[in-house]
Amino acid sequence: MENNNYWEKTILLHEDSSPDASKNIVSERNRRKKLKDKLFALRALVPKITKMDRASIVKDAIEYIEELQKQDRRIRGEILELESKSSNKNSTHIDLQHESFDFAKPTTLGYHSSPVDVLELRVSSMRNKTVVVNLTCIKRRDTILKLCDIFQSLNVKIITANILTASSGPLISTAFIQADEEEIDLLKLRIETAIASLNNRDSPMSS
Amino acid sequence: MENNNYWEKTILLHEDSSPDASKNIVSERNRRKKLKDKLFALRALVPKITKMDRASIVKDAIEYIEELQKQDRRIRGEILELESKSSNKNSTHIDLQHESFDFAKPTTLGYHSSPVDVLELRVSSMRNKTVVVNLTCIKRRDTILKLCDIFQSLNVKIITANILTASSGPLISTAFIQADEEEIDLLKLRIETAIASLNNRDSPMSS
DNA sequence: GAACACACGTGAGCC
DNA sequence: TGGCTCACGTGTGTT
Repeated sequence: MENNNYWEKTILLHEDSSPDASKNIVSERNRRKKLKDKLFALRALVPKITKMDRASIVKDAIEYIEELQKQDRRIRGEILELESKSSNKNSTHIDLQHESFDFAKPTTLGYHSSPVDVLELRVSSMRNKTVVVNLTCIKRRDTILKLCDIFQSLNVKIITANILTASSGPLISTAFIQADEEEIDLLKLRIETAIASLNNRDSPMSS
Repeated sequence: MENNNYWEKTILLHEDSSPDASKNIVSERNRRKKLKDKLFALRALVPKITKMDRASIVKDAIEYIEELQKQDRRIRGEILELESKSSNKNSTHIDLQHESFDFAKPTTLGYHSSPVDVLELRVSSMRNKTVVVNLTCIKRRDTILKLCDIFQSLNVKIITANILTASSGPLISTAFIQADEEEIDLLKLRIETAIASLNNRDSPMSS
């Protein structure tokens, strides 16, 4: 190994006591402190902190940024979709909140700490190959986004859908889906499984 | 200074040639590489890159996270504000007893007169070029269809709109329209005239 | 050539 | 004890 040469060189450099060596030392110190402070400030911004490591700090920041970007894209996509739909035929589509059909038995599922807690799920059929889905769930953070995901994952033709909520109350979603009357039971089952799988996937560990 | 002592110590430690020194060296190398890769991955996530410095990478990431958080809070605030404004009465719109509404009713109307009596018309502006129209009127036959026609005749970009009603109560419509703040007076006037003209056309009260 | 940024090997401290 | 994280001073390369 060349360790011997290395050490000889360092000793020599130290022996001649170059005048700018101290400048270099303090400059390097400032640089290190600067990076350290930046990493500290970065850690303060990230809510999820696993470890205090420098590498872990950057790792958590990466995951946090990815999460924020994903949410941002979802919201922007939603807005774009809404705008394109509203200007699709320059005509107004008005979501009517009227259910004028027989009530199916309400179904309750998934009331653990997991995100989407369904209070009531009603799937009923209308004439004209239209099925109405009434979904009432507890309003939590990101519940709206998850509902959008669930509806999207159903791969059905959604005529119109909306999500209403009061300042302090549940979240009520009504969707008009183009489907035959015979499919309502299957559709209800698919919605239930979609919500359950989303809950299981999102919160694998919840104390 | 104690530099002399320091160097003496380092020289001695190097002279004894500890056996686990190589392990330590390669371990430290891996650790540095790990942090370096993390910083590289972090830089790949941040769109705004000023410099390639390690400190600058973290600095840009901090600013980017702050920007994302600010946008996120703004959007969440808008949603909350929107919800609070749309449900300012905060009364229970859950126990709505929805009367039957015939979706298959022909859209051609005007065969008999049932004027739209407006109880309240509120046009208020929100941020982001959004105007909220709150319309409360007496529930009569065909009133919902007429409201649809009225909104359609406005030729404005409707983000979303809905019409609520209780079994015994007025008919409440809330529409989010994309418009500038300066247009709210004009918009309100146009709504009023549209309703008035529709009433005059449907029920020509030949006085 | 001075300023800067980085990687290196190493000692100290902490589980 | 051994594994780890960090700060340190230093050599080297780039601007």
